[in-house]
Amino acid sequence: MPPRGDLPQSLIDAGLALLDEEGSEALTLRRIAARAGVSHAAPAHHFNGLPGLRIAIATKGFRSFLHELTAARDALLPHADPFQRLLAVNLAYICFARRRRALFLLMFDQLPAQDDCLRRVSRATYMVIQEGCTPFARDRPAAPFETAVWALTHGFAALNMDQPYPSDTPVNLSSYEDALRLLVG
Amino acid sequence: MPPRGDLPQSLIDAGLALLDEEGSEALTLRRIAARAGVSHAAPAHHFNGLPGLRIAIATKGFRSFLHELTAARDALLPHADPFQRLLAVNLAYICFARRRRALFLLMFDQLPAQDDCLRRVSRATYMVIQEGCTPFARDRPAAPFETAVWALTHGFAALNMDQPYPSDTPVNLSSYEDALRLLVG
DNA sequence: GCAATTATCTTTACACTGTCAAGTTGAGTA
DNA sequence: TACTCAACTTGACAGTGTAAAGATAATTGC
Repeated sequence: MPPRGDLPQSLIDAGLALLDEEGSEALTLRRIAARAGVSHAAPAHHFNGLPGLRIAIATKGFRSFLHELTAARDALLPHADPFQRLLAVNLAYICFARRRRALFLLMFDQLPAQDDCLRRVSRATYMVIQEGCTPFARDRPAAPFETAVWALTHGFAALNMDQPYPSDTPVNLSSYEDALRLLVG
Repeated sequence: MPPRGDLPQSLIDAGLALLDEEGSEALTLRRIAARAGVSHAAPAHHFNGLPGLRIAIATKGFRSFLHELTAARDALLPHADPFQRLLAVNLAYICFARRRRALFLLMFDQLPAQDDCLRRVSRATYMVIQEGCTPFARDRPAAPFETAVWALTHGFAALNMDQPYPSDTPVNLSSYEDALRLLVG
């Protein structure tokens, strides 16, 4: 039973759980409310309907995403190889997409939404990737290079999602490593 | 009024039109049926419910997609630069995603579906990209390289979709060209 | 040619969805 | 004590997908 006094958080957590356990089909306002132990109309007093709740769930999802990326980066020694550092962050990106498929899709579906919290945390997430790219921006302009690394990573994340998780035959992420190595030069 | 005798095609076309005109929210079984001029229960006799109709729409979407990729490739002279050929195909990929956002998302959402037609046409689409990659597979193994090119392109396509189309400030696709050039070496 | 069958589509009904309006409850306040 | 107000419930409504049953026309079997 969720603690009284923080229904918004309980609703967001219920949505995240439904998303992880049953997929995006189950992300229904009424099911979220039922899981949080309140009536189906209760969410309306804290969020702007289902769209607002979806944005809030995506925002918390991005917070977890950001946390996992930084954790993967910080798990390395402070003076680790810059390539290993960038690779660690991006593999965390790809693994997150595989492990939490429905949430990942929701996050990037809600990304264009005009919401300050969502924009801030998604921007912070991008800066982690950006930061990992800086050691490789030599004479070339930084932004297009960062975009290329992000696109490569996001493409791997999006296209690998077709395979079930956990897969008996683990995805061949060495091909991602090879591609990233080509990109950084 | 759609021609009598080919309701399945009419339903698929109605779905594609709804998708292009009003987005994925409008892709409702009842709205599709209404647009095709039949009752809301008519589609059930030709498709396996809304899921089946979505698969059929995605399949026809992939056919258009495939057609645009091959058209972009064949618009070049027969002995054009292999890089220009690969670039033309992949730019068509990215432009399709921008021009038909909702359909593109539906297509890759339905990609894991177990449907022979869908699998065949999506496989044919991938082979166009694959074919464009072969001139650059020198000593390295082909499959990981093709995957990398596909991921880079798909990532650009997916992440550029946030911008409205047509945009007053056209997307900077020269950064994609630069990234692709790095990848092919 | 005629009856039986089958495919196609409509009508009806049901459970479920999001949203809105009105009502209930309970804590804080003048 | 009476008022206020936020949090939440209840009930209603239009819309959704699906399934069952009925109508209708084309096809088939003889």
